[in-house]
Amino acid sequence: MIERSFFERDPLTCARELIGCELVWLGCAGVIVETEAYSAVDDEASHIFMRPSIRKFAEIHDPGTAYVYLNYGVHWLLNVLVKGGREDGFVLFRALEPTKGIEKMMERRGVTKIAHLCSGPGKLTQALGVDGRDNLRDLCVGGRRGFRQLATEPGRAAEVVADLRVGITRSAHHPWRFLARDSSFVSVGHGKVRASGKRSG
DNA sequence: ACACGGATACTA
DNA sequence: AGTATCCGTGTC
Repeated sequence: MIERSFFERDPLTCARELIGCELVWLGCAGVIVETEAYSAVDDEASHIFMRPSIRKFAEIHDPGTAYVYLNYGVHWLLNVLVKGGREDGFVLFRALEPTKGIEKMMERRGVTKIAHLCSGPGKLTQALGVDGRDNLRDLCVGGRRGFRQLATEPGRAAEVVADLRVGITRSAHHPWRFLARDSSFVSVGHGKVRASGKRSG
């Protein structure tokens, strides 16, 4: 399991370094191929910046705590709290390359194409069975839900590229989305996001 | 291109 | 109270 000190850093560093790690959720798992960083500093898109209740959340909980909320009244989105001193924030998980429990994910998602199982923040939570009950869960204890660093040969670690974040209007210019280069399991391909937050093409 | 849909923050 | 907004997905 990735230890708590990993999350005691700024959101951009955490979001970037989580690419290539494995997200484990009970019997299911996948390699993280897409994340976004949301910061308490200079980021109007961040809940921690905009919402007093979420700022309080960050104050009273440990780094490594899950933040799960309902978006657009439809989809649960999974974040992890990080606390890098002045720069606290969240990392949003946007896409996984499924590795374990694929049958179960297909069952929950109702689709059979592996590339469609976890290629979006709402799809990912549906595939893993994440919902509001997982809010506040400590992801740094036990082996049932959390993160694993995959053994990679030197020089073979996942190549990470940065891009604009998806679907936001405020602070849309920050290149705070991170992707595993050339992964076919991401939600939207690299370079396909415009500053407006809408997709191009 | 558009429907679906609930929580939050803001205005009164 | 009502309104605007929001880190999306599936189907048209």
